[in-house]
Amino acid sequence: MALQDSLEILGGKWKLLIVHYLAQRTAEENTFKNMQRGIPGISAKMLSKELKDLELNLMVSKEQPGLKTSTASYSITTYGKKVMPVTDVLINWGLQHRLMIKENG
Amino acid sequence: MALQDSLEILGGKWKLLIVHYLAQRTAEENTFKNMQRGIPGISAKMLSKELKDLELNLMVSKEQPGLKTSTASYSITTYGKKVMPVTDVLINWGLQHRLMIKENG
DNA sequence: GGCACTGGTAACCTTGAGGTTACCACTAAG
DNA sequence: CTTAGTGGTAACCTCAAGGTTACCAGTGCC
Repeated sequence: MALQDSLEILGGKWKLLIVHYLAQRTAEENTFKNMQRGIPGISAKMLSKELKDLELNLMVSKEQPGLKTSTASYSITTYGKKVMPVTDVLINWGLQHRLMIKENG
Repeated sequence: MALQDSLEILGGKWKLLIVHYLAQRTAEENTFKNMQRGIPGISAKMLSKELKDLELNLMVSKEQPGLKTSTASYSITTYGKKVMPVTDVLINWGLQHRLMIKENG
């Protein structure tokens, strides 16, 4: 079932958050430390691991223009942009749900 | 952030699968054992637990017409139907991703 | 009575996602 | 030289999600 596939690939605490973060900024902004600061709560280990997973799945690409490691940056690929409907719909749902809790609360 | 909220509430291995399952059938079909058989891999424990979570979040309702426990069944609520866009978009993405993997081989 | 089904629950165990700490190499600024 | 920043990695630990097994009560059939 396709739903199960998607949940396996995009599941977990961080992947969608990372993709969404990258989708909103330019490559130059997306340095490792910037991302770490911009995604509250994520550890270097998880960020590193998830970025590798996302690279493997062709959703994120890493650029390192020179030899300096300190110039590395990340950006979302064209293919990666295809998960944006997923994050969008989840964000909408989250907002709706918050409202509903308030009204009902 | 709304995205994090959504991931917390809908996250995990089973919730979206259950909601999607329920959304496709009538209440009468949705007995506990039927669901267990229809959602491959789920255990009674998880099904029971997740159904309770979903009831708490007002997405699923349990009906038990008589006193007999054996007549219990589950159905998705109007509110629960609002997560259908999420499952739909994930299913589409999953199908696309499968295609892309094949092409890219 | 005995067997099979239903709707579950309680107790226990395993596994891996995720967190924490420490560490490395390189660059730039003071 | 020292301090602070960058981009990470390795090793270890924890905890909860999820799985497994056993069990219970009720209904129906033969």
